[in-house]
Amino acid sequence: MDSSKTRRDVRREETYQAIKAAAHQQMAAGGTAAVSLRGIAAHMRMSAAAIYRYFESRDALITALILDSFNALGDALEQAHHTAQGNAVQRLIAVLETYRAWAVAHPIDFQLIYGNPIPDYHAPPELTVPAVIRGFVVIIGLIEECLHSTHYTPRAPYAEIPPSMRERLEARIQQDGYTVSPLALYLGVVGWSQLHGIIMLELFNHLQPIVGDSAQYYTVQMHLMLSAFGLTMP
Amino acid sequence: MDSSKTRRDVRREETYQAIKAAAHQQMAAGGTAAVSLRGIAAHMRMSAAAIYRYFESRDALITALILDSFNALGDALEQAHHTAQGNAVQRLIAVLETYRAWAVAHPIDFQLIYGNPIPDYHAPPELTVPAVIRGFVVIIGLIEECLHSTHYTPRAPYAEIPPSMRERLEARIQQDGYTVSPLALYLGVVGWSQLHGIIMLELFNHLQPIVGDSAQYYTVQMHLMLSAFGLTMP
DNA sequence: TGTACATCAGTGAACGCGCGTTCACTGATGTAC
DNA sequence: TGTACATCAGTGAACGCGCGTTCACTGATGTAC
Repeated sequence: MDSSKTRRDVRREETYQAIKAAAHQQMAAGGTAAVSLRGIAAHMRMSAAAIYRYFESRDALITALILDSFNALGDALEQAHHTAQGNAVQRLIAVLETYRAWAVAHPIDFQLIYGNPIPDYHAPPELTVPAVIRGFVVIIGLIEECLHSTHYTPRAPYAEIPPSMRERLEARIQQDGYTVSPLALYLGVVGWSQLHGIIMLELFNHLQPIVGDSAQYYTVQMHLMLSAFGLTMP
Repeated sequence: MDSSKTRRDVRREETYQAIKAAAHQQMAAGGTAAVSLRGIAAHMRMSAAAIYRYFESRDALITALILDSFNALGDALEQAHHTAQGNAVQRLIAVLETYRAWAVAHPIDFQLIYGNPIPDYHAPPELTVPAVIRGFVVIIGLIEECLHSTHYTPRAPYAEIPPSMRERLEARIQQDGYTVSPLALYLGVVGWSQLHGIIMLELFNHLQPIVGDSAQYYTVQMHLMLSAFGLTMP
């Protein structure tokens, strides 16, 4: 009944984390596809077989890394949400800045979430599909808040949802049990897809040759987008 | 002095293309990282060593595939440009639709251009950097044309370049010798990064669960964007 | 047109390598009395 | 606190595999006279 950890438990947890850290390091060096159990084992000065005490297989390791990434992004956004000061729009801006900052600071994790799938690895879909949503929920929640604030004045063409999409979005909200309006979800998707493009191009260095300071470019475009949505900038 | 091809030359060219096709097939099956000379050889019922008659190394093969992808995208955009009917705005729309259509029809090629780098492969940078630009030039050329047409009425906030970016863009134009105005380049980058996000999310199936028909979503968002730029829709 | 020679596409074996995974094992840590 | 036993982290060898690349070779195709 004692919840105290034995030395063994502590060490086990340490090793478990160390394996993931080593795997992450491999990815940082050679891309998300470059995970190898033998490589990790060598780096940790243990036998490759030992890793099977911690992960059932290479796939299980990768799944754990992907889930960690999802959670880290979710955590970062939620923390930004709670830390942010000011009115709803200012807080939304803070969270969206965090989104990019996190992607740039953790390119490997961002790729695990949004990049090419890893060859020969197939994620259990029941785990990752809801995980994509988690960070997203923070953002659309904040957008919803903005829409109810005094800083929102509906502005064409983003004052309403394109008719072709309305039904689908409403269904999605019902199905997933979001507590947001369809318009907030719509603006969330629009914003997400716009900003995603900037981040992806930045991550692979396609944007910098043209715009130079991509952080600034992101900030400027984000502000333009939000004011197009009808949100008054502070 | 005869420019006629011998049987040997013809067969060589066929085999050269067949190797690339087989490599492409491998990528389609297992992602861009899944190219293996032995695998290709097996698929072609030849020995792995024979491939070295055609490519100096695995890296050289991949470089050829990447260049092919760049050229294919460039060709597709240029052909769309020449085929398109109507005024400048209509033609720009046609080209931008082609951009997405090509990406969706050739996801592997699109990933070779814009996706994760391939592990252990390093592209010779002098080849790929200008190649990214080629397709882009078609688009900014058309935007320039739009700006000079009667279908353009400057519209805030896209009527002018954010001051922080102006200098950089002008330098870029000078340096690369583009024959477009800084504003066209700016709108090109903005449009590119926005649409890129949609395409990337669609390619990895992140968008469809929310918006359903992603082709339609793309079309709608593209039209909204262009009219925000001040271009009159037909 | 026929012959001698040069070219070169393709072969098959070999190299050294790293991979994921399994298995019977050892020895340190933890538990029950 | 001390002892007997159970747990389990980690080992080391082995499995069968596929990889990129090299090398000396064969034999078909092309060229020059």
